[in-house]
Amino acid sequence: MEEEDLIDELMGAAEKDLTPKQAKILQAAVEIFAEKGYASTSTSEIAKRAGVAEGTIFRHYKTKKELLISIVSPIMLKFAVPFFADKFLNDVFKEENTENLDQLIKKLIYNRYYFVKKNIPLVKILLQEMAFHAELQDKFKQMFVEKVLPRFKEVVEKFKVAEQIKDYPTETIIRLTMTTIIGFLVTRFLIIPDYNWDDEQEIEYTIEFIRNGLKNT
Amino acid sequence: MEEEDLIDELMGAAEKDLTPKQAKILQAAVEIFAEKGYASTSTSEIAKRAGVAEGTIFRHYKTKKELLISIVSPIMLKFAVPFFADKFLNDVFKEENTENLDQLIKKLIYNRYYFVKKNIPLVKILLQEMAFHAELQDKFKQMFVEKVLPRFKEVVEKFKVAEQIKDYPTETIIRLTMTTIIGFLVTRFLIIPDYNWDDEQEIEYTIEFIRNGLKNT
DNA sequence: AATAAGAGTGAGTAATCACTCATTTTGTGA
DNA sequence: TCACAAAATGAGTGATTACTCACTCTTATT
Repeated sequence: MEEEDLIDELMGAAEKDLTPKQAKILQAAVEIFAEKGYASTSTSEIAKRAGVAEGTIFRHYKTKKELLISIVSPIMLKFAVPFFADKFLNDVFKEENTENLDQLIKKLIYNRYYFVKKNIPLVKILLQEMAFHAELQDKFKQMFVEKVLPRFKEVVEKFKVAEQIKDYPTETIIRLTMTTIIGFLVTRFLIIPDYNWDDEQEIEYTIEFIRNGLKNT
Repeated sequence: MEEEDLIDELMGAAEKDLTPKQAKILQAAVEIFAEKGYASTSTSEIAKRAGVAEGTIFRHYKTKKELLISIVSPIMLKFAVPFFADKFLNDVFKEENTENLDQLIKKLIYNRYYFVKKNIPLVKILLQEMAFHAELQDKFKQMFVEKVLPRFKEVVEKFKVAEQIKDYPTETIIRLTMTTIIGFLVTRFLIIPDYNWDDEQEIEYTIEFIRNGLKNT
């Protein structure tokens, strides 16, 4: 519950002073983009669902693409935040504590679990549209390489030195860990969200799977 | 090398008697769909790249969507095939051999590795468009539940009974295994294809990760 | 109450969309 | 060589697209 809701934040008149109509536009755009994709969403449809004239959209956003970017960009920042803002994670990084690998993975999973759970439509848009918009790819790559990867490498190497995990290449360990976590979240929230999930149990299994998969023997 | 190239097969005048122009259309459509997505691809652009009049497309495919389906459908079949056609996999299923878990995973990974490697554009289209076309989702779900899942369950339970792997729920084991393999392939071929991959080595690590992650202790 | 500025409007625009169809071209068997 | 059917054509269709702009409305300050 530490993270705020992105949609709220995206529209909150507190941060940037959005007019009520502008907020409605963002809300409608997020909904429809997630439903049918950016390319097959028309500005007239967004206007209709937002209860706004079509011209109002273009008063606030020069192009349809600018509207997309203004929706997707904040997500990417939020995606990076926990890696340099979360208290616990920073503790693990800073302290010479190499005992709580389980705790770290657990924290990481739950962290991302709540993030995705609260922002399913936005995550959906991010995943879908990254494939086709080079600018989004570049933005994401830059953020990942600068903010996320270095921190990740730090921890992994610490645990490697402490001989808690296997001596795989650091990149490989990161890849295996991330795909397992992301794989769970994508399966849980995007592919089979209607399955009767026992989330706590499933996360427990996933943590064990990662820990044993990487455990030094 | 046991699998044929899907694009070739899709267009091969051998199987279905496609006109040369029709083959060109399919080829062009696959290229552009993969590049910019189905929704932002115009039939005029397909016709232009195929060196064909726009009307020719609609002689062979009633609608643009029918063209998409005729491209995506064969892939889904091919995706299911190895689970009931591959010799080795069937051997593992039938024999009372519960020793070669490693071999099974290895076979599975390499199998899917070559499949994706040969059909990157098609896989890209499949992943991208499934999100927005319910018919494709249904087709895929049906195929998966009927052809893939039962076989998968068989093996997992066999290995569980033989106490080779942990007593997690069968669905959980399948999920963890598949997301790890798919995660590798997506990372390898779609997200960071330009990375200097040592495929054999990386696959070796991935196999170990899965085996240790599931190993009964 | 007057004024100014930004917010909101919606009819209008040229471009592009998927798709049609009357006509021409091509390949094939007699 | 002819005839015929299938293949291919491309100008033409109405609908829809993202976006513009001259105008009106709202709100806050004086």
